[in-house]
Amino acid sequence: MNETEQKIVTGARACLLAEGHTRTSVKRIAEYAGVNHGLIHHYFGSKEQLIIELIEQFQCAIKTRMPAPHGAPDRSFPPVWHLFREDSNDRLLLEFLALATESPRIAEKLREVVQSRRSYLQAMFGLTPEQSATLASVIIGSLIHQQLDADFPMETVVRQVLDSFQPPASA
Amino acid sequence: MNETEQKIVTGARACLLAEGHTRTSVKRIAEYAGVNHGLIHHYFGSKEQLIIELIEQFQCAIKTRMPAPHGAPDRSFPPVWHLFREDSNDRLLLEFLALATESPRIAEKLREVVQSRRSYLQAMFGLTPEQSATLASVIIGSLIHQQLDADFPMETVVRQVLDSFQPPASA
Amino acid sequence: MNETEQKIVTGARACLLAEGHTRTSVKRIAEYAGVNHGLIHHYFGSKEQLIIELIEQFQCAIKTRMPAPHGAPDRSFPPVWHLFREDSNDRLLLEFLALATESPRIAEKLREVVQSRRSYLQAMFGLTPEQSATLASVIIGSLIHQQLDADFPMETVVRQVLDSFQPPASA
Amino acid sequence: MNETEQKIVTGARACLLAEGHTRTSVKRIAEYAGVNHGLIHHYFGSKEQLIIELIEQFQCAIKTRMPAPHGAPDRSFPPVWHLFREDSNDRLLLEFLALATESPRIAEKLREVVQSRRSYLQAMFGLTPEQSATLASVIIGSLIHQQLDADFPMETVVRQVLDSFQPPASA
DNA sequence: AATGAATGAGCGTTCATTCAT
DNA sequence: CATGAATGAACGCTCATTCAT
Repeated sequence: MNETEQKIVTGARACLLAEGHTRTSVKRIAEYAGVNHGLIHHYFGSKEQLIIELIEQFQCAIKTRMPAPHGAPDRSFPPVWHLFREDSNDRLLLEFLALATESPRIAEKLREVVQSRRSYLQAMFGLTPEQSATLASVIIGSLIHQQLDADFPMETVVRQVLDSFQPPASA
Repeated sequence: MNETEQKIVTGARACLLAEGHTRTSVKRIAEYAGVNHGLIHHYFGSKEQLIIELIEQFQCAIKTRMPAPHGAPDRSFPPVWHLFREDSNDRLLLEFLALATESPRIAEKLREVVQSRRSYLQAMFGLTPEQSATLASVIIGSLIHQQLDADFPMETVVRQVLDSFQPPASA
Repeated sequence: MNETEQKIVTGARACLLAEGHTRTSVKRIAEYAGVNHGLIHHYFGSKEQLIIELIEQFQCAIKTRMPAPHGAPDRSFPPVWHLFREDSNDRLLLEFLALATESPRIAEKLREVVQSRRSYLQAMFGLTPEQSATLASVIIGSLIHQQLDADFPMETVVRQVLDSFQPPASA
Repeated sequence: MNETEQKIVTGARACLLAEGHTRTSVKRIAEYAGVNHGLIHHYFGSKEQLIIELIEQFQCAIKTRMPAPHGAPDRSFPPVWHLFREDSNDRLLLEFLALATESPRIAEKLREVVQSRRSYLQAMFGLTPEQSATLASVIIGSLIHQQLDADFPMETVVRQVLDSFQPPASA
């Protein structure tokens, strides 16, 4: 991915966050990216494909910055939770969700992302598959509640679920 | 609400489910409803107001069919859970969420819906406010996961959270 | 013209003044008139015909309230000028002008109005046909200037023209 | 302004004259201009802005062709008067006036035009500000009368007002 | 590689008018 | 008389996409 392509993906991210999915047009993305709008189709073929690339990077960015699971899992404090919220990643995920309902390919890409997150949570905290599914659910669910209602106690909710899990086998 | 108005609201629901929010235009809703598109503005004034009416009905439908809380709360089986999924209500909620990002009025209406659901869960299962927030989060979160991944163990996840709560005070 | 018809014409006038010609729809006129919109077509057949009736009344209203020419014409003070401005008649005339460009029948009706005004001015002030044409022109022209520029010296302009005319023959 | 932009402005002018302001839609302007309707928004952003550009050209066209004031003002013959009528400029002004009632920005642009005309008349004929206001009024007023009534003695009226002014100081 | 002109479908909305009741 | 449901054309505008340069 050359410099221009990267500028476009970054512009798409910025536009999505600043304008929302309904106002994220190809031309507007090009403005945020500082490139000519024609280049978006030149490099990505379609707006849909650009979004898919953006989701790909979204997933990589989280993977890269996540602490690798090591030693005894620490459930007392959820650094992962903050990771998910870093850099407006939570807002972005909600926009992806909105875009996914209009494109099966985006939906599929997003499915990969959430599955990957579950796997990561599972390894990170030494959880069963069901526990990681529960944790992933509560994270997304509380994000949505918080989006609608700024007073929603996101952190309390996530901690509550984390605390409910049995101590890890390695303890 | 007369017959035509109801046809329009029902058409909007059908269109949203069949086409997704981006392809749900006023003209397309009219087709699904089997009415002239002008009637939508005649009766509802705007597409936004129609969606708000639809959300209103969405909320009422759930309320009506929910079992009233009674006696000792039964946490062993969550019939409420199935209610949320009935009639594609889960899919619909996702579309509402997508629509809410472009309309503060829709967002506000949706906020009322999720708050009302939390209150209901709280009364139904004899939960603390934090517990009902957690339960509501896990319900929405797992709905979304299941939307993206048909194999997602929704029911297990919700039971897991319900079981984690302390026995109700009345026990 | 029965009571309902009169309410409609009065409503059309009020709507035109309050909303301007572009926002003066049949439904809106009906609201201002406090009648059902269907009655407008029932009584007048079309919006165009209603406007024509309104212009008719506009003309009559001015005629009725104008002082009859009598004795020696008084050019020292232009009561007529104020008459033209009374009850927002000037604003109304401008709206008629805008409507006239889309309907030959309205244009024709308006032509009658301005000709009638010229005749009246001629008799009132003892002017020649050319002088009354000049006076009528300066009145409309300064109305338009004042519409665009609130500081325009309407009254000065009209007095200037009146004063320029030779003393009346009867003096 | 490239060729296409000029075609659009010219098309807008032609459409306004041929169809009147109510039938001058963006799509119809595009037909008169022989271009795709999307280009109008591509180049001008909005119909309103296009009209403002048209008024700008309207003003420039008159300025360019007007004789520069020079030497002793000649009030015996008003060539300026003919300029105002050239190329249907009088009809156009009326349409602008109608458009101005729905757009403050168009109204403001039109105000500039009429003020500029007054300044020009003042310099051209060596008039006082009040005299130029009077002359400008009578010009617009008689244009409107002539628009409604083809027999209206426009030229006589304008000459009458010009002749009424005191001889210029330089005489 | 990069530009921006051009296209045509579609959007939410307004409207004059018709007509069954 | 009076009502308001119903219709269909038109409105200004946005958009993803194509393509000649």
